[in-house]
Amino acid sequence: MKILVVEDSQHLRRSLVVGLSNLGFTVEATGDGSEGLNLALYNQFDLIILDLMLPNIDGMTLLKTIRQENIHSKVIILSARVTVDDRVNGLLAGADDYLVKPFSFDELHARIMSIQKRGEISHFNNVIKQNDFVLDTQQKSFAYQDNLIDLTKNEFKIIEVIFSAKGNVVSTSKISESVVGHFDELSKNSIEAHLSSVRRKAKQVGGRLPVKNRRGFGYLVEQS
Amino acid sequence: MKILVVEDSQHLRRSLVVGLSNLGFTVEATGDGSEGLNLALYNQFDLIILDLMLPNIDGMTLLKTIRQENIHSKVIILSARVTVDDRVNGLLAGADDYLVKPFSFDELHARIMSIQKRGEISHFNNVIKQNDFVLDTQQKSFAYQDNLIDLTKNEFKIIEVIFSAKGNVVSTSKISESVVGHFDELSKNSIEAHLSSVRRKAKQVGGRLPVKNRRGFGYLVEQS
DNA sequence: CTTCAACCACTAAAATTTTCATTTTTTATC
DNA sequence: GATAAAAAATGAAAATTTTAGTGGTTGAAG
Repeated sequence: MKILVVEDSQHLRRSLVVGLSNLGFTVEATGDGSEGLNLALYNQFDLIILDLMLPNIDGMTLLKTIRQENIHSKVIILSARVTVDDRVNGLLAGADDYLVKPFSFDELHARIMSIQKRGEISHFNNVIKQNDFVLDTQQKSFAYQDNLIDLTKNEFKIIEVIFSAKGNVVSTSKISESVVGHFDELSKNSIEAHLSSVRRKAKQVGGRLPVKNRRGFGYLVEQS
Repeated sequence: MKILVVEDSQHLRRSLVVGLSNLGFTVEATGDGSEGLNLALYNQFDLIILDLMLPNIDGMTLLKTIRQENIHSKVIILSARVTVDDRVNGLLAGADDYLVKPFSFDELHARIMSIQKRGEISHFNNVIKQNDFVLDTQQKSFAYQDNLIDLTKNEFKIIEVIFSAKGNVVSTSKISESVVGHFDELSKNSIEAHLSSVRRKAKQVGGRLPVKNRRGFGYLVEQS
C-alpha cells in the first residue's frame, strides 16, 4: 500500500515515514503543499495523510483539488484545529477520517486499518501478480503457483522494484537506488548475480522468472 | 565536510544531495526557509548552499540572520535573479559566492573547491581525530598513529557516526539509521559484532578504540 | 553485601552479498 | 547469414554481514 504523507513539521513527518515504513507500507513524504498536490495528482496513492497547515497550498485546498480531479485516494486529515465545523468541512471535502493533533502513532495505525477494511473504491496494492508469480510486499513473500520461493532481502527488493514497474523498464541505477539508497551503490554485476540467483530459485519450483533485459536500459517484467 | 542544501525545487535539491554525497560530502537538505534557518543555527555546517526563493523565510533573510547569530558557515547563493545589485547584496549580506541558475554541477563543484582552498575561518571537518585515531570521512580511511586500519563499509559508518558525535552518546537505533537508513534495521547484535571487529583491528596495530558503552543508551567516544 | 537479571563483548559459524572469470546471448555490420 | 564486439548471465570464490551462543559486567533489589 502506497501512502503519501503531507506534513509541515519535519519531526512529525519523519516519525510518520519511519513508523509507516516499518509497518511495511511504501511511503513518500513532503512538507510542502504544492509539492504534495503534484505528488497526489501524478501518482496513485492508496492513502494520503494530510496536514491542513502547509506552506504554499493548504491541506483543504489540496484535498478539494484532487477530488475535483477524480483522485480517489483515501485521505486522513491531521490537524491541530478542533472545531466540529472543521471536521464536517474536511469530511465534506472528501476526507475519509480526521485525527486531532497530538495523536499517538497507534491511533493513526488503527484508523489506517479501519479504512483499509472498509476498502471500497481504492484497490490496495500490496500484492503484485505477474503470470503465475505472486509478490506480497506486506508479507515480504514471493511465490510461484503456491510454491513459496525464499528470497533474501536484496533479492526481494530487486524483484519488488521490477515488478512494481508493471512492464516498464527499470534501469540498474534505479534498482540500485531502491535497494541501497542514493548514498550507496549496488554494482550492475551484483544486480545480475542476484537476478541470476532468483531465476535459479524460480526454476527449482518449476517456474520461469518473467524478468527480461532491455540491453543498455535495464530490466522489465515480461507480460505474458 | 558537512553541507546544508536549502533549495525549494525538489528536483534540484535531490540532484544536489545525490551529487554532493557521491563526492563524499555529508549532506543535509530542506526545501523550506525556516527549517533551513533552524538547521543552520543549530548545526555546524561548513557550507550552506542557499536558494533565495524559499517558502516561509527567503534566502537573504536566512543568510542575514545566521550572520547576526555569528554562524560562520560558508555560503554559496543559488539564484535565478541576475542583477548586479543582487550579487552585491548577497555578498554584502555575507555570502561567499554566487551562482546563477541554471548552472552545471561541475561549476558548483569548482566553487566549492575554491572556497575550500581559501578556507580561512571555517575549519573544514572531514577529518575527525580522537586520541591517536584519525578518521577521514572524505578518503574513507581510518588510522591509528599512522597505521592504516582497514574497515569495511559498515564498520566505517558505525565509527563515523560515533566519532561525529564527539563525546555524546549515540543510540543503537541512531547508528542503525545512519548505516542502513530508516527502511532497514541493523540489529544491536550486529552493531556489537562490528564494533568488536573494529576493536580487534585496532588492537592489531597496538591501539585501543576509544568507544565506550553507556549501558541501555548507546555508544560514545571516550575523551582522554 | 549478595543475588539476579539484563545488558554487553566476543567468537565462531552461517548466511548473504559482492567480485572475478568465463560463457552465453544479443546486436550491428559486412 | 556470418562474424565481431558489446552486454548480460552464470558459477564459484572471496568478502562482508548477520546470527547464535557463551561468558563476563553492571546495576538494581532485597
